[in-house]
Amino acid sequence: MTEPATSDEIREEEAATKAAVLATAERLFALHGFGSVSVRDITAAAGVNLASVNYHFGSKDNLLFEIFKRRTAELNRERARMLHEANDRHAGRPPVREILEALFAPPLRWGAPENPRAISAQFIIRSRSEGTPEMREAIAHDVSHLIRFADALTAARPDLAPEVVYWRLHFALGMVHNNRFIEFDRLHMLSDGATREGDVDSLLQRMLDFAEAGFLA
Amino acid sequence: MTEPATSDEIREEEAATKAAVLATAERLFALHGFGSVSVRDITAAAGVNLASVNYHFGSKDNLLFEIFKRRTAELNRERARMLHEANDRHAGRPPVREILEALFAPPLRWGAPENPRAISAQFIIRSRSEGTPEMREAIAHDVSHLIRFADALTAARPDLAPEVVYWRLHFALGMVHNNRFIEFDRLHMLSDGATREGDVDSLLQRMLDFAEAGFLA
DNA sequence: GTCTATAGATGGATAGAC
DNA sequence: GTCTATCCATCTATAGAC
Repeated sequence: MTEPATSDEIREEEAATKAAVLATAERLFALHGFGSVSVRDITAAAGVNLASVNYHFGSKDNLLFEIFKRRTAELNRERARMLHEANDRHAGRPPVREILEALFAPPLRWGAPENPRAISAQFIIRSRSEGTPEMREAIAHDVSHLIRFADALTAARPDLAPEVVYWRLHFALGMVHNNRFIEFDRLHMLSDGATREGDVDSLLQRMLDFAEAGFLA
Repeated sequence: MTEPATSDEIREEEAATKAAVLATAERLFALHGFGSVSVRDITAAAGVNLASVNYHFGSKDNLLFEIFKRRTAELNRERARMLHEANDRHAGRPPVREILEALFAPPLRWGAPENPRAISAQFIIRSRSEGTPEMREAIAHDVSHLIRFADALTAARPDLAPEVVYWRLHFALGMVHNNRFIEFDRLHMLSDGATREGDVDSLLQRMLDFAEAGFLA
């Protein structure tokens, strides 16, 4: 690029560099894992300077954490919005299935192959196991977005002991976290292709059938 | 150590070194992750020579794969034995709950805090997300141990379409794979301690309640 | 702000003496 | 077989010129 003349152009170029790093890093991390992708890989693929990661983000770990915070915030906003809509539809007492749908649908729709968000979905899933200590701390301790779901489920099943609801929410989340490429590959290998549909909505319904029944047990 | 005199003593010492490396590597990998643990960390903690890993296993990745093969083989043997016993109890047509118990119980019991196998359980769980390409290939393609479970479940629910059974098996496995320290921590944080029981058998029953209902939907 | 060059640290693997 | 010393690749982070 040629040298920018005005300060507005500098700001634009700076923002463009930062955005390119963010997008490229997210993609490479999602595809190849955090440990396997170096700062050099990112800057080379993004066509920016090697030093720009440290300049804009301080460190590789900070860059990771930055992407993580953005994506989880977006995902949890979508979930909260869907839960809110379910509340509106049912005078503040939605049934189990609609609560679970608000929990399942956003990450599932993100993960759909044709969705550009699929990269972000894989990034978030990887964060759960490959994240930096800072990210793991955030995952383990920041449960604010889950409180509303736990409360809604408790209200929908007042006959269940609270800890039963918490455990079942944990099981339901396990179902979501298992939606990784490698697990799908294994499932398709096991079923000899019978599970190769790729239709996100029918997968969502299958998951809801299973989890809703689990909650009504 | 003093120099061994006879060839028997050499064999013993060699076996002892190899075993020490295996045990120490498994423990460190399980606790800190594959990428964070170096060959130097392992040999230092095991009190053996730096070169012994390459001498006995060829490479770090090979050492990882060796541990992985041993542990998954052991785990799947336990699962197969429990499924076999369930078959015997029910003339070859065990109910869903007992099939799922054979799938859930071994990894759950391994993971119990007081069980020395807890290290191995964490190692296996880490393998699913942090493994080498070789390990991922094995996980995705070696489904032989799951075929019997899929067949048993299909026989127990002949009214369900086969692909439905496969998907639900996938969901049930997701529940198992979610049993990681970080997820438990998060659950305990969310429930404000209400889920802190540590009783493996009651957790097993909770999981079976949920998954059995999911299969009967 | 960008970029080159390089510091500084770490890790996997191996040669060669014993 | 064991062990020390070392090679060599790789990575993050930064100093300093522009």
